[in-house]
Amino acid sequence: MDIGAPKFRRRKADRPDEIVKAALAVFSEKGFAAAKLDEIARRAGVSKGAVYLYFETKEEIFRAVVGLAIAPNIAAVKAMAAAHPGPLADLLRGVARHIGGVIEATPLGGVLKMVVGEARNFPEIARVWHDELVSQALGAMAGAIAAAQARGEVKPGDPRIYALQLIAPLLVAVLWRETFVPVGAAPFDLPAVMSQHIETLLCGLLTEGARA
Amino acid sequence: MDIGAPKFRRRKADRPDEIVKAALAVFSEKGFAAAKLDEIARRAGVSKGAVYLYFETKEEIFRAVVGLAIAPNIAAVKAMAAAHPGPLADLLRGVARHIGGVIEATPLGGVLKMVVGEARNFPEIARVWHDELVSQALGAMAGAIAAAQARGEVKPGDPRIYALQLIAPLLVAVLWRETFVPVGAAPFDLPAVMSQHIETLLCGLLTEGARA
Amino acid sequence: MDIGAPKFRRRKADRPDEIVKAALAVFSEKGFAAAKLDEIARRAGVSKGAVYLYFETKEEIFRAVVGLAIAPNIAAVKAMAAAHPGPLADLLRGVARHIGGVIEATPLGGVLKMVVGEARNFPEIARVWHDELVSQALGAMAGAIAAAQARGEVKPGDPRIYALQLIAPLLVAVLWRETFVPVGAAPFDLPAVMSQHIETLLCGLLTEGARA
Amino acid sequence: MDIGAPKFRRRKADRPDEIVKAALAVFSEKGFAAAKLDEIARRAGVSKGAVYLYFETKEEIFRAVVGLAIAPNIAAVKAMAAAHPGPLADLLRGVARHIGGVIEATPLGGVLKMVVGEARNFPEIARVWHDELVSQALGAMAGAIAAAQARGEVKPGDPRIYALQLIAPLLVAVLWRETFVPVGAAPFDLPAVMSQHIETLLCGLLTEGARA
DNA sequence: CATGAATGAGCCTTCATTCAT
DNA sequence: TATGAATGAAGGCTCATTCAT
Repeated sequence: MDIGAPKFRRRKADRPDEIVKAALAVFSEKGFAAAKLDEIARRAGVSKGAVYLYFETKEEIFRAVVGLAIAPNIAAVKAMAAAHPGPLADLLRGVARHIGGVIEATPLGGVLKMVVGEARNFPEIARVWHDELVSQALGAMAGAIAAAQARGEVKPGDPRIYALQLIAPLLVAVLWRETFVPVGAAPFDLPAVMSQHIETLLCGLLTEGARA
Repeated sequence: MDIGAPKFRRRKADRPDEIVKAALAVFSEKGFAAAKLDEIARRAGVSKGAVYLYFETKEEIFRAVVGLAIAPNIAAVKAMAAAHPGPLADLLRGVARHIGGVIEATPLGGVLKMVVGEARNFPEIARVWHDELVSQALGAMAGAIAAAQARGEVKPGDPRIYALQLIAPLLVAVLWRETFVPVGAAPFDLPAVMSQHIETLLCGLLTEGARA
Repeated sequence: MDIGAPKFRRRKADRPDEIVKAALAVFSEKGFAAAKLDEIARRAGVSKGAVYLYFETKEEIFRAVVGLAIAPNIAAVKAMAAAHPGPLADLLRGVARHIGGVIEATPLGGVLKMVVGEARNFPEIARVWHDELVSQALGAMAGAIAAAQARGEVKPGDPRIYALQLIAPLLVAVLWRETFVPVGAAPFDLPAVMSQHIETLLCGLLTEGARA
Repeated sequence: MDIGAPKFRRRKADRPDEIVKAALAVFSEKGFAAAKLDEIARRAGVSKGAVYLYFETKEEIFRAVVGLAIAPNIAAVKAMAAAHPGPLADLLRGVARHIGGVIEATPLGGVLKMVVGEARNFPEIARVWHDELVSQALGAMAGAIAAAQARGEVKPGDPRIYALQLIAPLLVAVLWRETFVPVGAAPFDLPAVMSQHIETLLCGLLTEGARA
């Protein structure tokens, strides 16, 4: 019935990436347990058996998917941690723009959903995400805010909570997009959310002296 | 043939509730697909067969769990929607305190995680949550904010985004608790988050005239 | 199409035995790897799933099958080891008759084939069989023969080899039955083999003085 | 464009033999079903695909392995069948020495294990082994023994059982080596077994007149 | 009503076999 | 010829669901 595409494509080097990409989509849609290898293989354009040429188990694919989203972001966090000592407002605007850009352009939103959803089933994954990425980023931002407090730029208050306040709307907007937009909810415009949020928050965050 | 003390048997009318409660815990930990009926039954203190006396399928239990968390909150949302026209600051502080209390005292956090995680597998659930609860609450808050803007109390800006900004840190703090605290992350103190956030945000939200 | 036997039989206590019995037959015919759980279940008269109510894995079933054949024979070996100090000829005739009877009446032949065939795949099983059964039995017989040598009843020679000589024809006859009889070979009559062998061997084994 | 020294490539004519040799080792260790073509190919030093240039299926390899061990032994059996009519003792000693030598020097022991283990899965193989080798050898020996009985050299008794008695210890010693020695059992010295056995057995076998 | 043994469809994983290169 | 990536049927195992008791 089906004249068929060529059966063999012989592209060993490309396969793992294709599979991980397909797996990301399926895991992010279905969650780990409900994701079927058949579907991952089909979306990657290979047979079920081929997946096992590159990954030992379904779990290993999952780890690869989650890990793939960590590595490229660690550098960004480090850069942020070593940020220039200029006025906090500039730093926060820069960070927000960067994070917003990453979340818009990459599948980080889906991965985030996976990490949250499977944290109890794969605690090490949650741990790695926390230790290597989330906690680092939060700590770096809290550190910058604490430094600004020491300079008299920022009002008293828990700097870690300030950091949380700063990124929370972005994360929620992403989860909103993943969760409710597909069933008809009005989407949030991420850049608009971020800029309105930053300006509002800064206004309440900065001391009068710092509002140059 | 008196066999002694009467066995203490919970009334059958309580069973469905106990099952739903147990199911909530298991679904919230494992997600829908990875949750096992064996475990739900065990935690509810009944046999696996008994579960099927009250629910037709695993999916129905899931719907009951999610639905159970919606009903009691709808009233609160309606009350909020009909809120008194006093100064916005008072309203927001009240709302925040209420939501914070609910999230601390009820398993709403776990249900939220479930809804987010299973939205693609159960779109109608996401739809119900959105239409009956989340969107209502967001709309009510946005309405109150828009009204305050009309009164000149609040600066210009998208009121729906303002509403998002307002509740986002709370939601993220809850997901943080569910996701990263079990693997060793420092928890956030929810009341502290909420009060610091409200005060910071109000400061940037209100016009100078409204900061009496 | 099928009016069908009753689906549920509710005989928890009987099941493991029935399954092990069916598994013995299938493993002994096919070997471990070629045996299919479907067939074991079918022959046991249960569904595939039911097997897993009583055994964790296929391997565990295999171990149960092999183990089942060890236990009841250990006692016999111990009895032999503590044998009466009468003339060796009587002892050997008794032992031979006993072993012959066991091999005729029990599936020991099939288990033996399994142990030999899977020794490399399941070394612990081979080890248990050796340590607990085969080596004990051989040692006990060798001991009895050595004692008889000390009494001047038996000619010089390695008593362990004498023991091997004694039982070998029986074992080979059993393997013959399992291997070649099903494809048309003439069977050996086990009792005849054993009695002719014992008499022949004793004649060459005993010293002239002992041939009363 | 001289790339240097010529690659040392085994001639293609040798390949089938190398594959069969590797297959013999793997089949003998694992049994037919548990043997993997990957491993056979690797041990033969060829790719998995190359195996299929010489053999159609795994089964065909198996048949080749088993067949290979038959052919060279058939001649020996024929020679034995046509044996000189000298004293039986000499003949038996010669036969035993010959068989012992073959079993020590060739992998016949492993093949024997395979034939026994897979007889039910491959009845034709068992049949061929029986018809062409085992039954012939046994018949030849039984014939020689019957002739000796006719000459008054050997006591009455079933000559086929006498033949079985004669070779059984050797076979069992081989299976012992394959099965229990790898898990720590004390090995049997095959020549010692054979010579002690022959002398013991002859003593009980021969009539007084023949014990010159 | 309640139990839990039993069922069987479904999924992950393996591996003999194929075929483009 | 030779390779080894790719295939897909098959098998071990799980678990939602059923039903005799």
